[in-house]
Amino acid sequence: MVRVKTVVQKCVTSSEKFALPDVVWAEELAKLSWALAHPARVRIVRLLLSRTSCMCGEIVEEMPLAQSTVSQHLKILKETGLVQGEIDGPRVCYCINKSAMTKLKKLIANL
Amino acid sequence: MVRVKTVVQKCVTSSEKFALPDVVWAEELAKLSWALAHPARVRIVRLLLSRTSCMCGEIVEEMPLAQSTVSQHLKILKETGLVQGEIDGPRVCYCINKSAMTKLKKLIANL
DNA sequence: CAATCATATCGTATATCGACGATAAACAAT
DNA sequence: ATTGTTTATCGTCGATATACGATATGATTG
Repeated sequence: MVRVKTVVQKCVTSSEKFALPDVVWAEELAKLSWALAHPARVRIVRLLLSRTSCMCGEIVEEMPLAQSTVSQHLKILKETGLVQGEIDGPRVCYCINKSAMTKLKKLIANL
Repeated sequence: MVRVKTVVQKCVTSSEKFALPDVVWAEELAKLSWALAHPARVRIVRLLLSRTSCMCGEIVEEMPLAQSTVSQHLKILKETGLVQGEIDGPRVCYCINKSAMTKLKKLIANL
């Protein structure tokens, strides 16, 4: 089932880069890409990037979607690590996870 | 249904950039991201990037998937424009569409 | 023309997505 | 405690993704 042929990539372009098996690498990028594979999630990410933080309710207001739907998208973004949510009283304050964002950008840039 | 609030973005960072409505922008990135939202497709793209071109059969050999499944992934990559296929006798020679690739990288980098 | 090779498409099964309304859960305030 | 506010979760439904084997298509070769 698992590819035996899989070997460490010789993709040493300059500095650190990835000494990860091709398959793992692909899965990581696929996961992060998938987080952005829906327009609503892209817009949420952009919205969060335009502010330092954002209450969940504000996000819902900006989107032409039901609150429950937005909540689901946020859940996905949290699961992939792109977004963090911090409970603040009865609300939740969402913000971008910068390191995950950086990772995504690197993975794409190094494609 | 469609967001009326949508307005042209003032995202003039340097050169051309996008004078596209937020929604359209999000859809473009979502589409391209979706193309990479599966490990098999990421690996296909990486494989094609590591060579200047690649016969379909070679791709199938590298993947732990049935030929028909690989063909479907290639179809998706073609539809999103990331990959081009050129018929070469009885085979098909696939290669990366550099401009689409550049576009994806820009969209991500400008996130 | 027949046979072969490479690739695409079809048909099908299963799983997951994406949307919604309804409801639950957590907290604040009265 | 009750009420109201905010967010998450549940249940459901239709649509789509993903995988495969079987079959069709298209080109080359004998």
